[in-house]
Amino acid sequence: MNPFENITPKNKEKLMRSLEANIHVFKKDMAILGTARNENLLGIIVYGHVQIIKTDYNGNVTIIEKLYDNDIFGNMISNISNIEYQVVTKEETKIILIDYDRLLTNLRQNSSYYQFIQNILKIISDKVNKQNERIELLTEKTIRNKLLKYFQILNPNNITKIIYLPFTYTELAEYLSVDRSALMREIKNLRDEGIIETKDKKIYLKY
Amino acid sequence: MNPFENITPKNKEKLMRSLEANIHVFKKDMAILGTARNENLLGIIVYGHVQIIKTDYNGNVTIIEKLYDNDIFGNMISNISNIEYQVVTKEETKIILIDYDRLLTNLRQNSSYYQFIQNILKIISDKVNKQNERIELLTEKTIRNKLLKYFQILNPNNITKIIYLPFTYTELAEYLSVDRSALMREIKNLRDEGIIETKDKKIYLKY
DNA sequence: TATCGAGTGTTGCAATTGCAACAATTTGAT
DNA sequence: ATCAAATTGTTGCAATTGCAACACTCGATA
Repeated sequence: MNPFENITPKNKEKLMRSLEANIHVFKKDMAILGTARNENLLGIIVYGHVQIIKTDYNGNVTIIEKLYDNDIFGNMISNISNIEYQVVTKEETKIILIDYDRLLTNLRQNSSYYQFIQNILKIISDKVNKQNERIELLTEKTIRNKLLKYFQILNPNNITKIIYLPFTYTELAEYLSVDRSALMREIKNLRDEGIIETKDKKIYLKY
Repeated sequence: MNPFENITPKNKEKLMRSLEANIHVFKKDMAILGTARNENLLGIIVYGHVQIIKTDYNGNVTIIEKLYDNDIFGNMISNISNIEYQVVTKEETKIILIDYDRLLTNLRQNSSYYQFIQNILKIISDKVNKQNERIELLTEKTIRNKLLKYFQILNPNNITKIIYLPFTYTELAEYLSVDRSALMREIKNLRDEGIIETKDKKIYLKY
């Protein structure tokens, strides 16, 4: 969802000015939020791709999140409460940076202001939902159960019998945190047992 | 964190009146948000214990979240975007219910209003962080790695060598989504290899 | 058109895990 | 102080999974 949903371009300009937003285009492999850590910033990705990464004291790097167009991040909003976290661009990325305190104590509100706050809240709550979904999958104990639950999530009320994977199988394995070859094997098992049929990224549920 | 942090009791009263908040005490095993689904509600738990559960079309029940004092939930805020979700009290629970649209279009703001919105945002972003933490653990492939990462999270910069488990081992196994006996076995292995020592819920890191 | 990289598909094997079952210990309520 | 319930601790065994290695397909691009 676009953080400026239901806000006209003109009002968006006005809003950005009143919030003293900074707009930057970062080249690939730049660290953002690296310096001004005492500021609380809200970042909005206009276009591009950034990763939130974490480096522990041993130097091991973990990718916490991958963010794309319209995603938001920031000390208060997402996962950068901590100095160990870094925000790094993985391609040219345009970012809007807003001082968080200013956002919440903006005195000269116009109607766009409420819409904006509402949008931000909506985006974060969507994120919570997405995360809950993934946790649901990750807590399943077998690859088979992960897959079946994943199909269920893509097809909540068992309405259609066809599922279009929004991932490559490689990405799906990463998302479910299982070995890719083990994932392929389990898909094969489901196919052999007549539980599903597959054609490229289409999956036909036979149950 | 308390959603009314930095708001005086008096201002809290005023705020609640201006937001037309409903305050209820629910008995154990009551379903909240079960009826008025077209309303977007924000719920704040004053005291008690509720679970967000999901029932699929087969009747299987999954516990999505367990919420306690000061936790918030709601259609927009957390995970109840969907009819399949239910909010059920597991003991006597006092809840504040606020109409979400009213919250975001509150025209007669006082200073508490901003503080309140800010607190809500803070609480949700803390939730996002907590979830990211758990996802980090769940994506580890072995029980050993889950444990070591968990110790790292409890002891971010390897400052102290003593960790106090905030869980029982049974709860920890559930949190990491592994079999309890397998967890105990792995802790024993770590102990046998001299990597940790344990005494009740204290764990001494020997590395 | 040739080549490269990414993704798909498959398999053997060893390691890890879940499950079941049980005993021992601790905790909390009366 | 006593009893029931919850938690901890342990083990054998079977099932599942990760890992490594390899072949194959497809699309982009030099």
